[in-house]
Amino acid sequence: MPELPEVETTRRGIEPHVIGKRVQDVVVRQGALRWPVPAQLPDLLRGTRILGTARRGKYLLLQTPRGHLLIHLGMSGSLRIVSAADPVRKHDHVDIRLQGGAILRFHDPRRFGCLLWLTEPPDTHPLLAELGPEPLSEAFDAAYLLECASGRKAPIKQFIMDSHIVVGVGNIYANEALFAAGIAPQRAAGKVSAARQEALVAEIKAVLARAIEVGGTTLRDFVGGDGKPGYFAQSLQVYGRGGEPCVACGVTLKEIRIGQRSTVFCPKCQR
DNA sequence: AGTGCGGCCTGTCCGC
DNA sequence: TGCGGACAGGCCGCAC
Repeated sequence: MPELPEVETTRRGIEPHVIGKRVQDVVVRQGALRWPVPAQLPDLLRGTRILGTARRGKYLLLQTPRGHLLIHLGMSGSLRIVSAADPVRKHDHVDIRLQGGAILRFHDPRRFGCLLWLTEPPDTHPLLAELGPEPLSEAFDAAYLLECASGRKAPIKQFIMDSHIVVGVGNIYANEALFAAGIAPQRAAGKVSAARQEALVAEIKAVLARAIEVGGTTLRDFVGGDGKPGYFAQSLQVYGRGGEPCVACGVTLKEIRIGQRSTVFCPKCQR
């Protein structure tokens, strides 16, 4: 499940290998992703040069003079640099072959990811235009969250996972940040005190920044490695620990479902 | 406008 | 041991 830190780690991992490179060819083995891979994608990319990479939320962008390739890794996607000698495995859906022999390979067993071609400025594309601020930017602060949350009845956990409010807070980090901020996940967003919202903003930033740092240490794995995500390396306080004791107080962690998502919290530490 | 939920997929795990 | 079924999950897009 690539969350924002893993997407950023992926971006940093592939960038030095793709920047300035010309696309030799594109091979689409399986185009039925969340949305169909544009049939013209090989023609659109062939011969063009990749100018750079960018990330918006969990979306990756490859910039070219002709347009942008928008990539989402969905739940099970990965993007790695391989060589022509690397055998094609099951679920290796798209290869972008670059000048010099390197291949940018998109792998996604569940096919919740996507590759789309944008000719308009990315910020104006429907998938990106309505997104909230980046969690690690200054635009995401306590005053902003407080204003957004005012009067909202949705559970705070669902609220911070809403990409229109803030991007990149997936289920794992929502659980972790709420625990760290001492907020019960089912509490209505509008009923979380200003002080706790401030703590929540700080914890979201902290947990994401820490995971990106950890991801950075696994960057070498992006070339020829297995592409294992770095963020699993970080110890999780609540996620996946339902029924086990709270690391802070020892009370049994509760597991419930909020918005069809598994939610773990400490009934004593989180109010 | 805000909220709730169905659907897309396949690997993994559980119980029989 | 093999097999079917439940489950996991990001996020769009629709219905209310």
